[in-house]
Amino acid sequence: MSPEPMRDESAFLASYDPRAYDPVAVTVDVVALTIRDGALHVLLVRRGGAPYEGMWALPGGFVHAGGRREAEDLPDAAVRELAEETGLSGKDGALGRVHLEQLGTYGTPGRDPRMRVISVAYLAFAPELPDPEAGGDAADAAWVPVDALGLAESGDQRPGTTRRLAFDHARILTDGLERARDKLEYTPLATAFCGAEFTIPELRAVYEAVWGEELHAGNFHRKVLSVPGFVESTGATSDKGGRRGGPRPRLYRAGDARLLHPALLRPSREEEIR
Amino acid sequence: MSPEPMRDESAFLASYDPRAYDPVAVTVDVVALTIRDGALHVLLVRRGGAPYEGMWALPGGFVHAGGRREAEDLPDAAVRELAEETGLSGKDGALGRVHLEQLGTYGTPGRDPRMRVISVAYLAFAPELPDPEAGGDAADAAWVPVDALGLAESGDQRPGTTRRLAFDHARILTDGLERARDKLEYTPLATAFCGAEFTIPELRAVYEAVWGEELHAGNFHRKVLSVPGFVESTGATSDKGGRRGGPRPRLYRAGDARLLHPALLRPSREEEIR
DNA sequence: TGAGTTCATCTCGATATGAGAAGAACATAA
DNA sequence: TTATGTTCTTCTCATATCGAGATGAACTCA
Repeated sequence: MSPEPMRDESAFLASYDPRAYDPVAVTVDVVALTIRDGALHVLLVRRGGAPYEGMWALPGGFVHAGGRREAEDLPDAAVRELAEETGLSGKDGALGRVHLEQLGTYGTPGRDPRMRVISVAYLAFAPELPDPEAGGDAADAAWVPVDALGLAESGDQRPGTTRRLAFDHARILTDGLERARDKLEYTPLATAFCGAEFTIPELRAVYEAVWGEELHAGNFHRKVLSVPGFVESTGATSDKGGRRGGPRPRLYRAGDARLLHPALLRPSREEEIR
Repeated sequence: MSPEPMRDESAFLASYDPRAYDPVAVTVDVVALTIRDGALHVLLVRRGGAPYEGMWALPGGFVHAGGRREAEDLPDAAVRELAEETGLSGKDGALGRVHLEQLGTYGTPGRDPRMRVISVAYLAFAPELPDPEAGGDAADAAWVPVDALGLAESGDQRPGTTRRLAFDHARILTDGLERARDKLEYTPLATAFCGAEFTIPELRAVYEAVWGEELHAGNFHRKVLSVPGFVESTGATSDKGGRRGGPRPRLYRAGDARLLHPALLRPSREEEIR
């Protein structure tokens, strides 16, 4: 059950006093990922005010809970914050084709020095998007290569990293990356990083960027085509060859599968098993 | 980032006024699963007050946010609610061996008729536990067979189901069951439903209860023993044969693997793929 | 004692995987 | 234009895994 039970609903509403409750704030934070120049990038904003002023953080902010403003659902808040703080337009615009899913909720006491804050984190997969423009409370906004953030497996950032992340956002980002790596194995979400039409080598580049390791081109090709519903051929062929030569690859679009069966397991997970 | 930035932290704290913020409540709800008599059961409590008085619901309640009471972390709140509302003792007692993980957060406006409530759901896997005793706000508490709740894939309950769940708890439970089914494929968490020592047929019964289908005993046996770190032999043998005959099965305990590789894929997922 | 059940292991064909090879198509530099 | 190197795509082949069925021994219950 949810809040404490009352003898009668109208009695509760009449006696309602927000000060009687522990003050809590609910926010959304978004881990937005994309591929740029063959490398995995995350969308970050630079904080325009205290605390952590000047540091980089995940885009996010308050959920409109319904007091003064109209109540909004959590995924709507995630899209709104993404749009507000980056200048990217919402569902109908550049953010129309992004995949959005809930990542997890972070509420450890003290994670925000001001008050008790419960943050619902969302994970977004986007095809290559334009550079963001700072808006809302952000002093700056940019796509940042994930490798440049020096993230350790523990969720901490390694010493010497220039861009330190505010709050516990390094942990949230680490969790988001792990989720993304897993999702690529069992779901066709790698196609969410590509345009409407893409080639198998492009798709392979997505896997290599997210997993951080090179794949066997021949086996990858065979595998992608053998999994039912992963991709479907457009019949067309790319009008250019590879960047450094090679024949013109064929074009595909995302299929109707929601799960990859069998899965595309990544190599060298031996270390992670125990 | 989290709450709206302030120019200065002390200025913020001085000007702090809870009424200036949208009133939000944060709760935890727990989907606690176990196996009883070969069937998957979920822990439910009967509501002692409005709204949804008399209906069944997931155990849960307010997170102590830090106003009047000491601030508690979200997983601690989940364990506390589980203990309070069921009479089961906490980390050191009957709840000591349960696996607990975050399931997701539910915050759609209107999901609680009283006010805006954000509920962080947790998923618990437990070995066979004693019958719960109602406590806290609960009028009753019981392990209920999941099949008796008439859950559809949509998260709704089928008409004619006697035990209707309060709030959106049918959806939360449906999501929890789906998570449990997935987790059994890639992780050794099925052992969390067993005692410290168990037999391969017992483990198979867990998979059959959660997945709702019978497995090939021979292949299952081969598979469990071939996955590194899933189970390790105790050298001992059960002192009784099967319920309806058969030789005494050998005893095993959980191994040190965190991931099953290769995974134990469940049959007949064809329908779910698209 | 006999009938039926279950554990544990094995066999066999079908399928999936990793590693490598090869030919054709293309970009780039000489 | 030619030469060189890269890449796409399709093979091959040995190995590993999987589903389905069969078998014999061990056990419970009537």
